[in-house]
Amino acid sequence: MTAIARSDDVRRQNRRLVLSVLRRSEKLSRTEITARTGLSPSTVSAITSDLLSDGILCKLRDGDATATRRGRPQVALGLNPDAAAVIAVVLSLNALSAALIDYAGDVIVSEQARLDTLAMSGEEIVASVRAMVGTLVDEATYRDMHVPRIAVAFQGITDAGARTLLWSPITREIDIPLGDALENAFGIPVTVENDCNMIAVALNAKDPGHYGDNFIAILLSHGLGMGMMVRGELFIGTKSSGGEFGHMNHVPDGALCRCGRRGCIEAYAGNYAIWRAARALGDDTPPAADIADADMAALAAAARAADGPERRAFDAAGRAIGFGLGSLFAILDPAPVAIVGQGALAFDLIRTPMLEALAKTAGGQHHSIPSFYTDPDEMPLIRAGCAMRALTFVDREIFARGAASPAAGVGRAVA
Amino acid sequence: MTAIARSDDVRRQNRRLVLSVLRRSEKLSRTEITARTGLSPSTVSAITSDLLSDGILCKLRDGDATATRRGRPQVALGLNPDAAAVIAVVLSLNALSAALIDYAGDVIVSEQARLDTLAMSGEEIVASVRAMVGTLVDEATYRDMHVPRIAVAFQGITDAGARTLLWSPITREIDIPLGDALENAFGIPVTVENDCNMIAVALNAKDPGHYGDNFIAILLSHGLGMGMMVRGELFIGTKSSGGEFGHMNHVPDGALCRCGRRGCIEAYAGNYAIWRAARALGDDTPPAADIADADMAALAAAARAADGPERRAFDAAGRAIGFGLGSLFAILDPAPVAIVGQGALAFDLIRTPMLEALAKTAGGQHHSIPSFYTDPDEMPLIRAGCAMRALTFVDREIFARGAASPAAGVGRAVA
DNA sequence: TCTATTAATTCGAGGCTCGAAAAAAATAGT
DNA sequence: ACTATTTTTTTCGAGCCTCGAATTAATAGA
Repeated sequence: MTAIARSDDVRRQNRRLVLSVLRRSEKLSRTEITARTGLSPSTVSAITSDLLSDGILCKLRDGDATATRRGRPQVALGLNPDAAAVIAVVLSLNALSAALIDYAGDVIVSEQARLDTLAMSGEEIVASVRAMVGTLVDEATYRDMHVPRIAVAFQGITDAGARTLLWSPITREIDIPLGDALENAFGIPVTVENDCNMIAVALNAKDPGHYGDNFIAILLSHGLGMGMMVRGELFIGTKSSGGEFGHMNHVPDGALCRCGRRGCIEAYAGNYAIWRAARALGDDTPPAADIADADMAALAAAARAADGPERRAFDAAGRAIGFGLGSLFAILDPAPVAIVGQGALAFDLIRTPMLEALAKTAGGQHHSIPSFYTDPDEMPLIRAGCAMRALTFVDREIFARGAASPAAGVGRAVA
Repeated sequence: MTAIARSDDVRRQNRRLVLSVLRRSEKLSRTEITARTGLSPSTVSAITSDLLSDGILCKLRDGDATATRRGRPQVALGLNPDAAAVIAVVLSLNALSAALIDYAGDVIVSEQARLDTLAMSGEEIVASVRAMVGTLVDEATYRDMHVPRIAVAFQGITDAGARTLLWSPITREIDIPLGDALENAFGIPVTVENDCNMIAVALNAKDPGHYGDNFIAILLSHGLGMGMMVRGELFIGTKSSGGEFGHMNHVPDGALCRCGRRGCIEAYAGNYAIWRAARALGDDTPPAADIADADMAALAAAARAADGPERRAFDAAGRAIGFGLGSLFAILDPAPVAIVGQGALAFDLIRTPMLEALAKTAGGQHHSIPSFYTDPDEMPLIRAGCAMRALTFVDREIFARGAASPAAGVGRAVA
């Protein structure tokens, strides 16, 4: 975009740069920051001294391997844990969890609750979230920490401004104004995020070697979810959180999907779809509400043991995912794929039919087949991604702009 | 992305801004530039006087309605046609065309040639393009115009750097290094672009009201093509030119596609697919080489006249496009769609089955159905988009950076 | 204690934008 | 014909910012 640029935008941008290298590597001397950013030593000196007096950075005294060198020792700088705190909330089927996280990224306190989301009204869900967040806000107040951001992750679709839960399989209600509700209650800016997008953020932060500027994270559980990084940016559609991979069409007028339509990929590859196919219940059978992990594991074991309806069910799931990836790759080009969630435990069953289907599509035509990685445990990733999302917002949008006394409310300012 | 920012990046960015508002509206006074950019009058004065002495802008004397006002009259500034020229090349099935275009966007000379691309080797194609471009380069030299950029549009896929024609239906050869060949021959930077992306660029430039920050352009002809603007940027995949809408999967293991795979959308909605379905030739019939526009028009007339195989063929095409758009919308969210090319003449036949199919997908679920616009003539759009692409490159990457004497080779510098 | 070595800061040069004031170039009124 | 008015454009100084070079700081080894 062509936007106007002012003199001080330069400083803002370079503060961002410094904060982003520090967020990636926890502890860095000014010399190392100079090397990693490409800024001149004088500029790094100016920026870090600003950030130190704003209380955003702190000096870390460490008797490390530094002492063995000759000249003036480097002083390690790091993100000041007390500079701020964020609250990361994960709302999932029948469960709610939230954590207060300091600016360095460490969890201070976390809360969990079980709740019957399907039976609750939108207002009840909002009230539950508000109550749990309230506890954490109180905790932050007690510890004298400023909370400039809250991020909420859930399975489903948000609006363009990441403020409203438009639709989610965890509730029958639509258009729940979660962002506005929390913002009104606590006066803290809130974003509402798709869980798979947060998985992508977490993978990118954790392992940029495998999950770098371009990759796709697919969550296999009761339904399907997807988060993508495209050219270094979290991919969001033109309007909402986008990325409804599970509801791309696989078979026109095909199997009944949880969304009410027919032939979606999820209607073949979601747990409920594998279950009903393995039990030979027919494509029109309404999706089961939830299927225990142990039952899915038993299905997988049966599929591994002998050829039969179970194996064919996993075959169909693999085919659906393979054709879907093929269509996705036709638009976006192939990229590494992370298979996350409980379904990754059956990836051995899914892999071959998936690759066979993928090879039948144009996605495999002009390019090499991408790598696949699996990780069965999605909740830690969602939590970590959600926290990271909130923290990088603070880095970029709050602490990067020097003016307007960002130190207000900051714990102690290191002078 | 977090990149380093220097002091003079500010000026570069603001020069871009000034050039971009001038490119949009041909003739603007400094006061109007001030209003449209948001820059201060002093900054606009400084930037425009630089651009004038660089020969990039020129003063336009016009005895317009300006004379009726009271104070000092505004002096209209415009892009100096003589500041540079670009060459836009369109390579299509059996035809090659190219034009020399001045910096203000007007065609100076254009060349056309018919060539049997399917029968030619990659080297022969490169030689033909090189010869035609050579003529235009000579013309530019004769007119003492500097040519800082060449853009080539074709139907098919390019590599990440937009330098190589990886695959195209107009030739059997793959990996044709068109960009490097031209760059070596003339020493001018070249990009190789997908034709539908250029259609999107042209629509966006021509009518930003309808085709703004988010829209999809679909070309219906022998095959299918797509170009998209997403969040104000031309959408390109992670690696190549991306956007192979026609090769998303519609029916697993379905009809034979020109690409050799089965079940692609194109295998139902391309001209050859409609033709073979209307003639009841069966899904396995290899695609016809080319089908005359008149024959397609006759098919459409037959379909309009009576229910029969022709109408069912157009129905199937509409369904394929509808399901494909549904899958696309699942990932990107719904956006306005422009249907371009000869197939748009049969849009009345395609529209209803397309909308019915779209309504069966998740793409229509949480959002309103987007608008559709049609335009049967694609070649002028491809040419205009290609020229615009080259010109905005010059605006942004060459003339925006003040240093390195950009005026070298410029016709006359208006002092 | 002195010296070599590495880290971090300071200072002046040179860019940039902006606001206020000044200059420029017309028309309207007497 | 001449002045006042109005509108556009330029000029000038203040205030940011980055950078390179010189300077100061802090340590290990001799």
